[in-house]
Amino acid sequence: MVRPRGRPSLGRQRIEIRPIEDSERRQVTFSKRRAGLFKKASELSTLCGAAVAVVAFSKAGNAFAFGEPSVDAVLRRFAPLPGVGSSAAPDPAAAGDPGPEELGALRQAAEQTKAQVAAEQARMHDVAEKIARAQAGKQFWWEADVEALGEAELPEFARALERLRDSVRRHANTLLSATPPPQLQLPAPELNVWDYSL
Amino acid sequence: MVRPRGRPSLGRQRIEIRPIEDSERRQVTFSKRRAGLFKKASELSTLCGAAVAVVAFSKAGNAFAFGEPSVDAVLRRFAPLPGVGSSAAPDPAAAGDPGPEELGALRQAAEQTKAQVAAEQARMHDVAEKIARAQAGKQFWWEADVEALGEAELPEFARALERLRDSVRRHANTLLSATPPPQLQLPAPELNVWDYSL
DNA sequence: GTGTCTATGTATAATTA
DNA sequence: TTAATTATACATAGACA
Repeated sequence: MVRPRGRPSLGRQRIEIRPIEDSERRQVTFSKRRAGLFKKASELSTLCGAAVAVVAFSKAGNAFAFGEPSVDAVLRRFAPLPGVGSSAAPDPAAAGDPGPEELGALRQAAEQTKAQVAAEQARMHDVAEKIARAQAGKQFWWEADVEALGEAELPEFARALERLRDSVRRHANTLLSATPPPQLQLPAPELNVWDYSL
Repeated sequence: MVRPRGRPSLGRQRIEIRPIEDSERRQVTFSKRRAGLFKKASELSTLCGAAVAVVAFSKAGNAFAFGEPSVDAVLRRFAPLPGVGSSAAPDPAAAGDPGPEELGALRQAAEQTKAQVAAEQARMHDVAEKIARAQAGKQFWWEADVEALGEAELPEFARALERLRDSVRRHANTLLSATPPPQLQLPAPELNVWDYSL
């Protein structure tokens, strides 16, 4: 069929939510949608009196942020938590896929972790029921009501958590190796919207 | 059945972007728009390969967060910026000696703790599904297959464990010693999950 | 990289189950 | 209270400047 001439545009077309290959189209989409996202965040804040922060890094590594009342104000509420917002930590995030040569070590580490978890599980078995009861009604285990636990199971619970945490940390250490170079420009604070891109 | 003629609804109505007074309507709006915001953030990330983090505190103080690949991963990249993270808060009283305002400070610390706990839960929500998947079929959370967790959620998993452990310890201390609560000691990040130089 | 335009896909305000 | 419905307001893909 021949489209009648005179139609200036097909209008908005439906697209699938999947990685856009074409870098030009991706860049335009990022720009538009980032603006839309910030607007939504702003409206949410205004309408509901909420404190909202949005941080976005484009694939090229340029950073953009929006915050109400300010990015810092919101992020600082997160910052006191261990490891977040600390400028001392390296940036292991966004690491690519592990190389094939790393798979061996990775698998081994995973095995070890698995064994540790299994051992942990065995140790935990006798307090399982009580802990499960403390967790009753909660959707996720970390919402468990610690106060419902008696003094008998608490120490073991704490020790178990510590061991598991260490296991996880070791596993994480093994998984992460490469450290991609972060690239950031300095702020040009106009409003609450910051653009750290070139 | 036959739908009685007449419009069942007026459909979406236009609203001004200004603070919603009615708390009920505000809560509903916050809920819906937060979901929409997170979805938009997710789509931006997927479409454009961008790293995105969104943090929102409702007026009531409840915290919600979304992050791809994870909230922490994104915020850590943002941390090196001046004023965000670490101790960038204005602290003029640090040099002087604390007076009776200590009470106020304590109260504030308690507030902060509350916010931190809320924030922690919010952050865990966005990895909840992944962890739940790793836990699939297992009766208890500590049976989770750590191997199945990716690098993005491992740190959060580890930190959740750490937090829970600390909670347990505090509670244990309270239980075991009938003495008045020790100082509200907030951060004690002895070991940092993000320290991969182990 | 941003702004404009059109036509259309999507988010959501109000309502109801 | 969390979920559907409906009709409409708004966001945005594509093309161009």
